[in-house]
Amino acid sequence: MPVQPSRNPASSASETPVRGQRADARHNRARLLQAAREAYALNGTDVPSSTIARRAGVGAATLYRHFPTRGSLIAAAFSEQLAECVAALDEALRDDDPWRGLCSVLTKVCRMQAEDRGFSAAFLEESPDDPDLRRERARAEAGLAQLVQRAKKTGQLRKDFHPSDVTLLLLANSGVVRQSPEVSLAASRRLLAYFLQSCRTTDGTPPLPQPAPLRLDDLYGPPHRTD
Amino acid sequence: MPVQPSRNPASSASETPVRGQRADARHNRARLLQAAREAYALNGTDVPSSTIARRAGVGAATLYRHFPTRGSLIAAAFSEQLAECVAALDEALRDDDPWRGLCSVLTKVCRMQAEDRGFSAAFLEESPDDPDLRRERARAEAGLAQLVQRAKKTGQLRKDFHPSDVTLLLLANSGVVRQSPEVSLAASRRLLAYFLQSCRTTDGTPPLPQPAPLRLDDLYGPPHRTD
DNA sequence: CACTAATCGGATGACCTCTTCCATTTATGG
DNA sequence: CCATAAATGGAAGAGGTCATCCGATTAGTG
Repeated sequence: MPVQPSRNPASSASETPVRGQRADARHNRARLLQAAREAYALNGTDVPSSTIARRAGVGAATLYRHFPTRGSLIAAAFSEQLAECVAALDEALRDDDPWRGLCSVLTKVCRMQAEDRGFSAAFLEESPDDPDLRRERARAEAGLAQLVQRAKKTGQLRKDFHPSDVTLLLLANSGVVRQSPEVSLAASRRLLAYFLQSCRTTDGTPPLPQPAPLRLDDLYGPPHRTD
Repeated sequence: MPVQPSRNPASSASETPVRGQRADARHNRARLLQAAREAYALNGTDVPSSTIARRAGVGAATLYRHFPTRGSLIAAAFSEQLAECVAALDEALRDDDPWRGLCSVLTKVCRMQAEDRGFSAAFLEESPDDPDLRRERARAEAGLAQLVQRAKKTGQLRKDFHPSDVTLLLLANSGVVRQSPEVSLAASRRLLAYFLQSCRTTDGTPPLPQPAPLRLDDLYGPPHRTD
């Protein structure tokens, strides 16, 4: 009898963690994911698949059998980090102090973007139509809206803050992730500090311009292209 | 006798505006530049050269004779906009109110990035070693430093503002330029408003974290790549 | 130990973009 | 209107990535 399917409840469509595979297949899969994460972290996700395979010490066919498309490899490589983000949001929602929760989740995600260039890229590239991801995004959006509303209610967050401003911050933060991790980290921290300082309630600050109509979905690829 | 060389003083190395070319060559050059600007504005600079040529109604060879490399086309297409930026800085330096000058130059450049996705990309991609551009960048850096110092002196700009924070803003702003021009513009405006609000002098604001060691040169490509 | 089916890896094909080549066309001056 | 050199456009070469195929190998089982 093969290994029991292990009832993994968090098994997303993009990740097919372990099944009744042969031991070497499982092993190679893990090596591929690790090689992908390492390569992506340095220079973003535009790394040739052949490079990933070579670094993992396997052939191209092995890579494509485990991850049929380039996108599925990227999704699998960063599913842990995505889960971390979701967890950070859940934790923030459990915090008694909504402002502290908001700060901590934004700090966490910004740091993750700055430390891992691939994560930042994956965050922006990932397939907009994966149903699992769509659901997660919708949940995150709802959670953020709730957090924002609570922080306004306690008077710590300015009243004209809009949930889309979180998306705005994440997009802006992705822009500063272009140098070495050290520089990116310093830049990201400083950007976040500027941002949070403006979001915090202050008296007599002039009103902000209209919120940009950004949804979390807008993080994903430019739906633009009018040619 | 051929047309006099016209003593164009602002003739950068990257632009070879007009010389004793044949009339049709001049014409095609102009069509190419216009096609490039239009294509780049929509979706950034990663547009196949063949597309530019087709839209300009010329063959590939014509494109490559006028602009030997992909980069030279990009540089030529955006040299006007770069000059606009320099002019905006000069004007800001002439303003009696340094804070107003700083705001106006930042507003202008952010708007240009938001309105033209290609400009934003070109701003970040452009060859880091073109001597003309290096000189311009050095000059811009000096001008900005002066403007920043003056605005601090009048007490309008917070004392721990660092000139590299301008680079930080431009990088962050480039991150929000991913949607249609309308959305980008709204997002960019809002980001700038948040940023300026934090930069403005306020009492009792906690100090910012260390400035990121960003130079204007860092706008150009990731010098990272450790593989 | 031997058998079988899953797995592997390098070669290969399809595709795309950048750039060059060359026979043909066209502008320009006399 | 003609001669000539400049300019043109499409075809073709070079290089690189994605994805697939297939003979060889190896893990797992009795």
